[in-house]
Formats: sequence, C-alpha cells, structure tokens
Amino acid sequence: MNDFSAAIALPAAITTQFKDWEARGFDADRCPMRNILDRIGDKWTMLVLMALAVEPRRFGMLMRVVPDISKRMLTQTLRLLERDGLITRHVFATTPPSVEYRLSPLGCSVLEPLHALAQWAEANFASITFARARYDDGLGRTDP
Amino acid sequence: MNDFSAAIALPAAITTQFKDWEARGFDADRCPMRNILDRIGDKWTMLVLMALAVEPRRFGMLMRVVPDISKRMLTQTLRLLERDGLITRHVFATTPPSVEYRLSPLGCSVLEPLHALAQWAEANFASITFARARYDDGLGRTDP
DNA sequence: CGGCATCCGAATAGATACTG
DNA sequence: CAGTATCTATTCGGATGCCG
Repeated sequence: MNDFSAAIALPAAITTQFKDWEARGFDADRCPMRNILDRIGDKWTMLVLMALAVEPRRFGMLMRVVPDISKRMLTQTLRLLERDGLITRHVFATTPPSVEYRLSPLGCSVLEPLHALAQWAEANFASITFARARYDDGLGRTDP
Repeated sequence: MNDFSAAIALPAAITTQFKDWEARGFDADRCPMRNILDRIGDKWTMLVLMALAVEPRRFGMLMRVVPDISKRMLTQTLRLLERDGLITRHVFATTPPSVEYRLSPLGCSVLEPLHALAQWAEANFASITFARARYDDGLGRTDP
C-alpha cells in the first residue's frame, strides 16, 4: 500500500495488455511487443534507426556514423529492418555502386514511441545511476 | 523526397537527440537509452515488469505467471531490476520464507513509455508481418 | 520457498579474407 | 563501394544440484 500506490494509478490498460498477452500464451511469434523488442532491443538497431532519422544515408556513411559497428553487423541489422518494412533500400547503378537506406513511413512512426522512451531514459538516468551505486555499496537490498 | 518526407515531419528533437549521443561518443555507460534498452531489451525483463504492473507478486508466483522462465533467469532479472531501482524486494520472515516484489515509483513510471511502444507494436504488427512475408517471398527487396 | 553455484550447449557478435 | 563467407571468441541461457 506504500510505494505501490503509484502503480494503481497507472492506466488499467497495462494490466489489460498483460492479460491479453497471457491469454495468447505469450507466444513470441504472436506477441507484437516481444517481436519489436527482439528487434529494437539488440545492440545496433536503435542506433541505426536514429542515424537514419537524421537523414537517408549510404552504407559507408552508416559505418562511419555508428560507432564500432562491423560491416557484418551493419548488413544484418539493415536486412532485418528492411525485412520488417522499417527501412527501404535504394540502389544507384553508379560505379562504384552506391546504396542508400532511408526510413519508411512505418520506420518513421516507430520513432515517436522510441523517442518517448529515450526521453524517459534521459530524465531518469540519474535516479538509476544513484540506485545502482547504492545497491553496489551493499545498501541497496530493499528489505534486508 | 518520396517516402522520407514523413521523416522530416518528425520532431527535430530526434535528430537533436542522436547528435547528442554522437557528441558523447555513444558510450554505452553514459548513454541512457542504450542503458535501458540493454535492460528492457533482454528476454524476460519486459514480461516481469508487466507481471508486476498487474500486482505485487512473490517469486513463486512470478515463476508461474511468466511462461517458461527458469529460476536462474528470474533471479537474475529481478536482481538487475532491483539494482536499477525499478522494483523493490520485501522479505517476510514466515516459514517457509516468502519474498514479494513490487514496482517502485520509478518502475511504474517507465511503464508509460513502454505502454506507448506496446500500443505501436499492436497497431502495426499486421504491417510488419505483411512486410516480412513479402520479403521472404523474394519480392521484398525494395529497389532491386 | 527462494534462492546460489556450476556446467554446458546454443546463440551472438567480432575479425578476417574474399568478391562483383 | 557494398557487400558475402568463414572462423572464432564471447555471451547467454537452460539444466541440474545444493542450501538455509
């Protein structure tokens, strides 16, 4: 009844949503949330999406702007995003060939909730860092 | 100028945010977004958070309600969430002992942007599934 | 009941070399 | 330039067993 009181102020939609997933057996193939988290949650996807949000970019440019990514992982990340319809791929028959990637409307639209999440992360990062330091000092066990 | 036009309608805040990360060198330790994605993006965290959003739960109950999770992974997930201050742990000295987990106010607050993301996923899952089927049929290469 | 410690196979991702 | 292919190092996660 203490600090959980904040939870009951949450939209009941969240509870509804969980029960919805539960009813479907949480099957990863059928659960949209697990689907997109599998994609967004990996090491590089978010950075690639953000880089493309700034402007369309070519493969080599993405290599330069996304720090430390390998060609292998960039290719894989782009393929998965293209497969999901979040980005489109445009080949120009120049020599040497150039390939440009850009966000699709769908890819653009996902940036909105992602931006909200980024805002939350920014706003609460200090709290998290503090909690971590506390926990690591052995004082963090909430109820020891 | 075609389907990227939607992107330039996005709040410039996204571009700003990316450049912000860029300026900090994308250091994962200092980038809040990469921090929380590392946590949220793993296999179980989201499901545990959602389960706790419904109501506070004990360890054994979480085992039952989160499908297929092992004790090992549940423990690890709970520890990391506790360390980050998103959940609290409450020990009751009964016999046998019982331990209850509940969302902290911080943990509650993150559910809001996560719910927005879940809503997006729900609303666009059909588009994604369609795009995947198209791609897998070999018709998907956007510009071949 | 609620863990922790250990082991091991599976999945991930980096490095490197080669190609149209 | 924009990839593909292969190999290897690391990480992740499931199974098992033990304990207060």
